[in-house]
Amino acid sequence: MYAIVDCDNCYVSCERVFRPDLNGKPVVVLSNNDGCVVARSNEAKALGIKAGMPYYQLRQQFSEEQVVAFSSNYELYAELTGRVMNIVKEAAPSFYRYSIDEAFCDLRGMQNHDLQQWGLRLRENILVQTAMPVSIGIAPTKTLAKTASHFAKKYKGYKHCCLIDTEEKCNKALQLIPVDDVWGIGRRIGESLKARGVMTAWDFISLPRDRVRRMYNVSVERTWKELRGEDCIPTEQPQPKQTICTSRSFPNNVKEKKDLETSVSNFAARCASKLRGQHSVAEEVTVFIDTNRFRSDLPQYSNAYTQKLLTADNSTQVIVQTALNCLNIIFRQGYEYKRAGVIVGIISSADSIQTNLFDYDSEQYEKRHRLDNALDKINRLQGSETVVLANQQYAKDKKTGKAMVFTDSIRHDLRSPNYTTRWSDIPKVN
DNA sequence: TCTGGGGTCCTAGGACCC
DNA sequence: TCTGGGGTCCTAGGACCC
Repeated sequence: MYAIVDCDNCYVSCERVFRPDLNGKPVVVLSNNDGCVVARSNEAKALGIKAGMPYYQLRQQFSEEQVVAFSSNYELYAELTGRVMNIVKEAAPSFYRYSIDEAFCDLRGMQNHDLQQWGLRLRENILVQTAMPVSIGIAPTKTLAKTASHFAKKYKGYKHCCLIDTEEKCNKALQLIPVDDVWGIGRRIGESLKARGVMTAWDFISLPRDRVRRMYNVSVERTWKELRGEDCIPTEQPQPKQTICTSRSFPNNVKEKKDLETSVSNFAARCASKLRGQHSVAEEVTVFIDTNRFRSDLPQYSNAYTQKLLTADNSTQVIVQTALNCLNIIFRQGYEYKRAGVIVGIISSADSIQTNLFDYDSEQYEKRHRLDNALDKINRLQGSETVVLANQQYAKDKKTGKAMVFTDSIRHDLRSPNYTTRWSDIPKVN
């Protein structure tokens, strides 16, 4: 059996941990730059607020209906979900973190346990120790466990823990869940199935297997098998990433090449740092830039360029320099840019670098490596972006006169304090 | 005026090989 | 008038996930 443990409305719940006055009230969390709604409390969902809706279109409604909005605060969410995950890890024989707010547990060896009780106790423990509400689905396959968690969230009677352990319960669940709510069936295939009259998961598994395979692909076929109780999605231990991307939308349109260079330098430096974080090197660097696709009144341009490195690398200097070369090739004057990003690819372990016959200078390589290590250490101990390359800094902040760094350049007017990680953030209480 | 940021896997088609 | 048959590798695009 597998269990999926999933934080309810994760980001909203994180905000509520330190704002219990907001329990029972409509709350949303916004994307970077306070752009779109990315998380909603149940009360916000009930008001018809959809995920992905732009904030500026909702302002009026929010003030009328007293919806509380937060800018996203990933430092806080990472910290709180980490605490939840530690408790899950202790409670299960084997544990695999699937995303920021979800973990799968393999319950092999717990045949003699009352799994319903196990789940209810785990939820209670997490709630008491972290104030984070979770839902738990338990079933013979991961897809069925996801289905169970759908019911655990939806119906109060389950008390946030739903166990599917008999054929009867399974059939009932499959008959009740709409096919496009099944894990692995997205919008496109959901629409296509519904157009064929396949409305529920039960309808879906009633289709012949080879027909599913022919109409779609092996992934959809695997979902079909999983829903019929065949365990076929392997539990992967987290692998090093094959591509690493850092990209942002800008709060305002960017026209000047110099400003774009600053941003791209920051994205590239982030990518290099993420590479070092997973002990990897990359062989290629891609830069992309886009104008604002919503502004049909402005000329549109988007482009990307990929440059290969002669020797795989993870040094900030090398990745930044390569990214700036790429930007130089695709940049066109006269457009208003809204988004840019850097992707590093062809990733391998930093332990076994294939050196290059022509340009490889081991002394320089070592020097850069030592410098990066030193910077990483300072930034780890003193806070990220304590020391950066000169060309990573934005112009001075008009109010404070201080040079702005990457994290300052994103709008987050409604950000909550980093209660758990920065003392200076915590509001004074009388 | 204001619309997010990451990832993975699969497949079809083209280029190339003999 | 007639013009083969088998592979592999790479890439772009589309689907999915959170």
